[in-house]
Amino acid sequence: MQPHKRVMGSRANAKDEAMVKRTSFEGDSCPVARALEAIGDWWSLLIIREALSGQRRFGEFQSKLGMAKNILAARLRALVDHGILATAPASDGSAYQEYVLTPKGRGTFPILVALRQWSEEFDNHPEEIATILVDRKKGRPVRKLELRADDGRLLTQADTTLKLRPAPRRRSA
Amino acid sequence: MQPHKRVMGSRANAKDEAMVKRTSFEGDSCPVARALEAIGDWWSLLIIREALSGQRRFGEFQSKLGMAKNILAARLRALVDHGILATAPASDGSAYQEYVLTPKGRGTFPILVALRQWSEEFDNHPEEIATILVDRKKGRPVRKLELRADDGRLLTQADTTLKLRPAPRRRSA
DNA sequence: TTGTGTGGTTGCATTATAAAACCATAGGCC
DNA sequence: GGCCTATGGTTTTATAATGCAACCACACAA
Repeated sequence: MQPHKRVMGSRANAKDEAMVKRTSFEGDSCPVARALEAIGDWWSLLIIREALSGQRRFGEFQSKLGMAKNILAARLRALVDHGILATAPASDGSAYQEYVLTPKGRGTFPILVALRQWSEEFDNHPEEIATILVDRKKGRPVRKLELRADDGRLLTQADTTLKLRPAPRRRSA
Repeated sequence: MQPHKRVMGSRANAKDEAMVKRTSFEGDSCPVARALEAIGDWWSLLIIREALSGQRRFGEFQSKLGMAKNILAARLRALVDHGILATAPASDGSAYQEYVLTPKGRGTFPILVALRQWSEEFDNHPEEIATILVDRKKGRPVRKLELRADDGRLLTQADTTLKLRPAPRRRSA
């Protein structure tokens, strides 16, 4: 008989609501956390990346990314729920469905660019990176993303601060 | 005698090398995947975010983020291994250690800005976002991140393409 | 009607994450 | 020094997520 050292919940019978659950950032007030809630897992951004490069079919994502079909299905569902992808009834005639990016989905483009440029600049083996993002018209590499002030000055992290958002000021109703 | 808790490996005899493991993007040639390999999990970017806003101590991260100490420890170790954080021997006199951002760590700033701006633009409840990123000098909100061509033209996703990186052209030895 | 490809779901093993208990030092206090 | 507490973790245990393979449903073709 072990000294069952741990009383645990002691909630021997009740509802058993000690759910551990992978903490959600849904109600968090930090916009970074809120973004990660939607696309902060291992696969979502890669799916979006494929979608941005033109893939739309389940099988296309699956073969390009080499991921398990069940997680792909789960991720696609989550992305649709988050309004990042939408299901379109067809496109090539066949009665299958497709997954296309919504404006919200296409809006992730700067995130992907930022990730790419971070790898290009700091990766330990940048020579293993196969692709370059180029301006379509000239074919030349793009510049680094620029953060500018209202008046156009180029900003670094040190030039910025976080400020509390002013209260929404509700009308007295 | 404990019921030897878990068969675990059970590597009874043969190969048993069917390890499932959470697929790694380490060797992937896509820079986005390579970035996600380092900071693509649930907590790393939030830890980096706290570090960028000045936190350095284990307890500070733990209390600000409200995460379990064991995962915080694991994440900090991983971030140090990836060269994003470094441990500094002290700073306030006490013999404890601190975690400070390396240049590679500070280089993630555009990623965080991109995530923030994506939330600001597309979140379903943007009124719940508490903070605004402002220019420190003027106190006014910053502009959206800008992607520009070599010659300064502002680019959208549709104006860009991926090109294969030219071979490194090794000298004949 | 059988076959095949696409687009999934289900079952099971393994891994990661979470929460809480535990532990090892460091520093302060007497 | 001996005791206390705070800090900074590690260990233990439980639950959720992931990965793989097998299975299944339907569309379409022969």
